Amino acid sequence: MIDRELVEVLPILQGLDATALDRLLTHAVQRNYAKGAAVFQQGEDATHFFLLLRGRLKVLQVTADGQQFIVRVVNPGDLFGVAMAIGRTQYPGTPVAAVDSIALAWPMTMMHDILQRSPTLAINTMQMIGQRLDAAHERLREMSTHDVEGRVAHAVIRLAREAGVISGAEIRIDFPVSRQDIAEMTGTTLHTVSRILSHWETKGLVKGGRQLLVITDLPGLRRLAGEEND
Amino acid sequence: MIDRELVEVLPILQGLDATALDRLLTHAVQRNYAKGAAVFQQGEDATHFFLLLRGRLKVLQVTADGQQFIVRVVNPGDLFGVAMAIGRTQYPGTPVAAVDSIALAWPMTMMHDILQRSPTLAINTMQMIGQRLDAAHERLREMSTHDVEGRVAHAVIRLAREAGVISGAEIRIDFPVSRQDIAEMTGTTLHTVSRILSHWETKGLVKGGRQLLVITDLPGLRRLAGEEND
DNA sequence: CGCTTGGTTGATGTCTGTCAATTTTTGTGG
DNA sequence: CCACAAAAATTGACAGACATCAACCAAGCG
Repeated sequence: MIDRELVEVLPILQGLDATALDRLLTHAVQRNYAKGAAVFQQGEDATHFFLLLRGRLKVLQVTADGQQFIVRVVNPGDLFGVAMAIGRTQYPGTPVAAVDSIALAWPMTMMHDILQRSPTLAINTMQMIGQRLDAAHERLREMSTHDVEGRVAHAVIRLAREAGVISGAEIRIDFPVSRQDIAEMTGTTLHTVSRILSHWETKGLVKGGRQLLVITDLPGLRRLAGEEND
Repeated sequence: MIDRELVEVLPILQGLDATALDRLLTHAVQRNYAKGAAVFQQGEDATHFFLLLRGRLKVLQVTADGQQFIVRVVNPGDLFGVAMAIGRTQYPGTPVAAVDSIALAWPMTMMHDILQRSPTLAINTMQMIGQRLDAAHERLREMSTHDVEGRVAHAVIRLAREAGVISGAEIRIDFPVSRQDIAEMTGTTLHTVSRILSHWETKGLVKGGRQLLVITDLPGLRRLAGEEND
């Protein structure tokens, strides 16, 4: 059975009445994904949409010539695989479990009905997509105007905000992140990322390790990213 | 009075019944924008949302340190300024008329009601935002994996698709596009764009001119962009 | 305890941003 | 209608950031 308390607090489902929530949950199927497993493959027919309950996913896209890049990180509470919401019948990317993960799945055929019946849910979903659009534009602006170091700084700050666990003065990224991963988020190579992080470590901004990233001076990073706010 | 025939064919309004369309149109105000005029300013409170009827807009964003970049081009039939759809109260960018343009405007307060009352319209709007998200991801992937020449090729191909007028074997971009504009779409400088276009001209791929761009060999460009499809 | 995966660091080449000078086009006011 | 100014584009020289190539080290894991 699905943990109702866990689900009903999610922002995406706010404004939904009890019966509608019940109907939604009775149709959900819970699925587990071991670290490294793909929930579905880019290009597959979009048969289901998902809600991440626990864990962390990296959404990858592969270009025609085989290059890979990371579209975004899926955090607990996030919807993913909502191909219909962008008017597609195939999944645009491949979500891979960065740690053991648990998700709820619904048949995509339900999505249209759900949205038709609940304008509130439709608006929530729209705004969620809109926020992703905003984030994508922010990244585009960065890639247009900042050098690699600035982009890596932004990527690390984003990771800290989305998946950071505070312990004392430090913030640890809560899932395994390799240099390669950061490179694929910022459009550079793992070599350059490694050099930058090494340099930062000598300046006391971050601490590194194998698939480990700890921020020790967030304000310093922000200054380096070129934006005092954020 | 607003030209009803012009509006009712728009994809974004499909599935809307006649009375709903009427109610919508009675609340719309038509506005004209001379070439170079801004419809609104980035950061302003989002009081209205818009539908472009005629003309062409460039949506600009300015970074904290004053650098500019072009988020997208608004074509006739496109909604813009739908800040509410992304859960914002301020406009994220500045739309500037590239040519004399005409738009319909509605008060933003109407948006929530409209979407609440018409699930179809809510879904349409959601899918429109979703398509923009898809396009943004495509651009991100490009900026991560392609060199400048490839990105410029993609940008030109997109312009041809969105705003291209076919005359014989040639495709002319239907509004003034400067080298600077293309640079701001692809995250490079006008100098590099100029060099690339000059080079392409010698290869017979495009023809240039002051704020003018004509594609003479689209298949050749596609090959150069690295994707046979698209 | 070896193998695999991830990380570090150096050497080198090149793409492309920066600086600079010049030309071409357009628009405007006398 | 011409002259002049402003805007856009072109092209060259140069430097620097970063990708590529390469070698080596560290840490999990079976």
